Amino acid sequence: MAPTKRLTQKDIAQLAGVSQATVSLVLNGTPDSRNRIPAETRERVEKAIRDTGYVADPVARRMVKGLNRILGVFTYEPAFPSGQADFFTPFLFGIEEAAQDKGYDLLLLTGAGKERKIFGENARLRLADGCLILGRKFDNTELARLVAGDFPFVAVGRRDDAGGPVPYVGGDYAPATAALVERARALGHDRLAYVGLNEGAESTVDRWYGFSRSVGEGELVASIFDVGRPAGETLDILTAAGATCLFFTELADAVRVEQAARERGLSVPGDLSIVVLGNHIRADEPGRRFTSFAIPREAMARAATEMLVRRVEHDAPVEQLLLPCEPLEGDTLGAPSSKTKKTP
Amino acid sequence: MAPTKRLTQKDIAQLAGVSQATVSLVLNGTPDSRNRIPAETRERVEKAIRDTGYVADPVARRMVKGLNRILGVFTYEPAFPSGQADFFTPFLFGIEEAAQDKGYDLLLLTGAGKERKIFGENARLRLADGCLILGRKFDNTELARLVAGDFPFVAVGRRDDAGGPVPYVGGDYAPATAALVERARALGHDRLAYVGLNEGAESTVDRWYGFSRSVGEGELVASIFDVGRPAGETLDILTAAGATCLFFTELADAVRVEQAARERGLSVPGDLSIVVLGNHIRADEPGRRFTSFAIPREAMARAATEMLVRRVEHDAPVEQLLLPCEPLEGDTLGAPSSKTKKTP
DNA sequence: TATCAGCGCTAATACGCATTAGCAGCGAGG
DNA sequence: CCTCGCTGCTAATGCGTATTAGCGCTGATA
Repeated sequence: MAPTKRLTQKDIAQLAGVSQATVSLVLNGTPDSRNRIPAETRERVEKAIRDTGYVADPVARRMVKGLNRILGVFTYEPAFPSGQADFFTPFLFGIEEAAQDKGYDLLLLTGAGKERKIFGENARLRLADGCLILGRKFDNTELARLVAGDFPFVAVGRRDDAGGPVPYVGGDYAPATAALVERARALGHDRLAYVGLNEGAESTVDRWYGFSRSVGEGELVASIFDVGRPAGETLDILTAAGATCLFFTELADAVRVEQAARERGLSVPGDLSIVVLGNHIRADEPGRRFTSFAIPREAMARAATEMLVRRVEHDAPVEQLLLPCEPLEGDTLGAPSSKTKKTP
Repeated sequence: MAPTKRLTQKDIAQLAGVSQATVSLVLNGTPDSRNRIPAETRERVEKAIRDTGYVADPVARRMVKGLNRILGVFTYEPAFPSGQADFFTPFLFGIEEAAQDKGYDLLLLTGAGKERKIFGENARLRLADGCLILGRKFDNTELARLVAGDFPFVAVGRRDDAGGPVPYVGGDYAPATAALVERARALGHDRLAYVGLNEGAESTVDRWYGFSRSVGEGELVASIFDVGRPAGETLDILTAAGATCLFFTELADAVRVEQAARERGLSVPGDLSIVVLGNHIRADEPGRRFTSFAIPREAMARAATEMLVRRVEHDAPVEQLLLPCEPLEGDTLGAPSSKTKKTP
C-alpha cells in the first residue's frame, strides 16, 4: 500500500541515535569489534531493528562482500518441458536439496527457445556466486570462456577439455555399458548389435567407448550409428545380421523396435534381447522394463552442487568425478534362444 | 586458471583510453547523450568490450537502477519433492515460460525442512524485483507483512485478506465443484457424501463452499471432514448412509475407497459414483480416471507471473483473478443403480 | 601532572555502476 | 573581441552496506 521507502541502516541509526557504522557493527561485527559496543547501545539498535523489521539489502551487501549465497543453474533447454517426462527434474531436485543444505538459493537461468548465451548481453549469471551447467549440448566456445575465466562453475555430466580441464560430476557410462555387455556374453550372446550415435556428446561417446572396448572380436555383427530410424527397417538389418542382443542408446528406439519385434512374433527376451544404455525415463513407467543401468541423477546433482560450493567458498581446485551407474535388471535381457543362437 | 580479477568498467575505460563514464554511456546512454559520442570513440570502447568479454556486474547495476529482472519464487515446501508426483512442476513450468517471455530470470527460494521465514530470510527475497508465492499453507503473519510492505508479490492460489487484499491468481474451485454436484444430480443422484476437510486452506474452503451451496435440502447424507481415514471405515459410514455419489477433496482417499469398494464387489460407477474435486495428479497416470475438474496450473502460473510483472514494472494495483476449472469427464460418475437408488 | 591504554563510537572509504553537472575547446554570430 | 552554443568528453555523486582508521574521552599508572 504505502509506498514506504525502503529502510536503510541510516534510518535505523537515526532512530537509535547512533551512526550507520554502529548499526552495521551490531549486525555483523567481529567478536572483538562487537565487544566494544556496550550492551545498552546494542539493545537500542536492536530494538529499532525489531520495531521496523529492517533487513539489510542483500544487493548492497553483495556489493561489498562479494558473495551472495546464490548458485546459478544454467541450461540451454527449458528446465521444465511440458511434453515429455521431465529430463531435468531429478537433477533439479538433487541440486535443490544440496543447495538447501549449504544455505544457498538457486537462480534459474534457462535457455528456452531463444538462443541464450552465457556471455550474452545480460550476464545475470554474475549475480550468482557460481553456477551449475546442465544439458546435453553445450556451446564449446562458451565452455572454454568459462574455463578461462574466474567464475566458479561445475558441469553436471562429463565434459571434454575446453582449453583446460572442466570440473564436472558425471555418470560413469563406459564401465556400466561394459558390464551390460559382459552380462549378455555370460548369458551366451555372441552376436551383438549397437543402435545409436557413437559420436557427439560426451555421454554418447562414453557409451560407445565402453561398448566397443568390451565387445569381443567378431561379436559385433551390426551397428546403426543413427537414431530415430523406422523400427521395421532397423529390425530388418539387425535380424539379417543374426544379432541376438541389441544395445540401444535411445530408449525411444528400443521401445519402437521391441514393439516391432513383437508384431513379427518375436518374443523379448526369448528370441531377442534388448538392452538400453541408461534409464532415460522414470522407472515407474507402465510397460516393459528394459534392462539397463541406472543414471544416478540426483546423486550427480548433489555432488556437483557440493563441488561447486567448495569451489566458491574455498577456491577448491578442479575436480572431475564420475559416479557409478548400477545395473538395472529389467526383463528384456535373457539367454539367446536356440532358434537365433548360432554358436551353441 | 588465472585468478583474473573481475573486469570493471574502469578497466575497459583504460583500454579504450576514455573515462569510466564514457564506457557506461556507450553501454546504456539515452539516445541524446549517445549522440554526443562520436562513432570513432564508441568503436574503440566497443572493441575493448568485445576483446575482453566484459559484462556489467548486475549487482552494481541493481544498486543504482533498483531493478534486476529477476523474479523470486517462494515456497515453504521444497520445490522438487522426490516422493510424490511433483506438485509444483506445472506451476514452475508456467512461471518459467512467462518469465522467459518477459525477460526475467527466476530465483528459487524454497523453504524445505527448516522453518524459513520470508522476513529474516527476506534478505534473499530482496534480490528479486518481486516474488511469487507458492504452496498450500502460508504463514498468515508473513503474508500480512508482505501486504503491508512495498515489495511486489503475487500469490498462486487464492488467499484470504491479510490486513488487506492479497493479489493472487487462483483456480475457481467453488463453481467447478458446484458444476459437478449439478451433473451428479442431473444423472439422478440425490444422496451425496462429502469426504475431506472443510476448513483450513482457502482452496479447501472454496471446495466446501461450492459444494455446500449447491447441494440441495436433504441431499447430503454423510460427510467426513477428515482425510487419510482407513478406506474400509469410510466406506462403511458412507454406504450405511445410503450415499450414491461420493465427493472427495483428496485423490488419495478416493483411490483407496474406490479400491475398497471394488473389493466388496461394488462397481464404480455402476453401484457407486466417485467424484474428485480437482485433478491432483498428472492425468496420464495409469488406472482409474476419476471424474473431476481440471486445475489450470500452468495457466494460473503464467497469469500470476504476468500480473507480478505488471506490478513490478508499472506498479499496477492489486488484482485478484480466479481462472475457471473445466470439468473432467473421467469414468467414475454415472447414473445411480436401482440397487442403491432410493428415490426412483 | 603528564602519559597511556583502553573504551565507545564515528567519519571516511570502497564496492561497480548510472547519471548529472559541467569543463574545455572551437566555430559561428553579433 | 566577446559571447553563445555546440561537441566531446570527464569529474563527481549516490545507491546501501562493510570495514578500517582514528577521534575524544576517561581512568589508571608512572
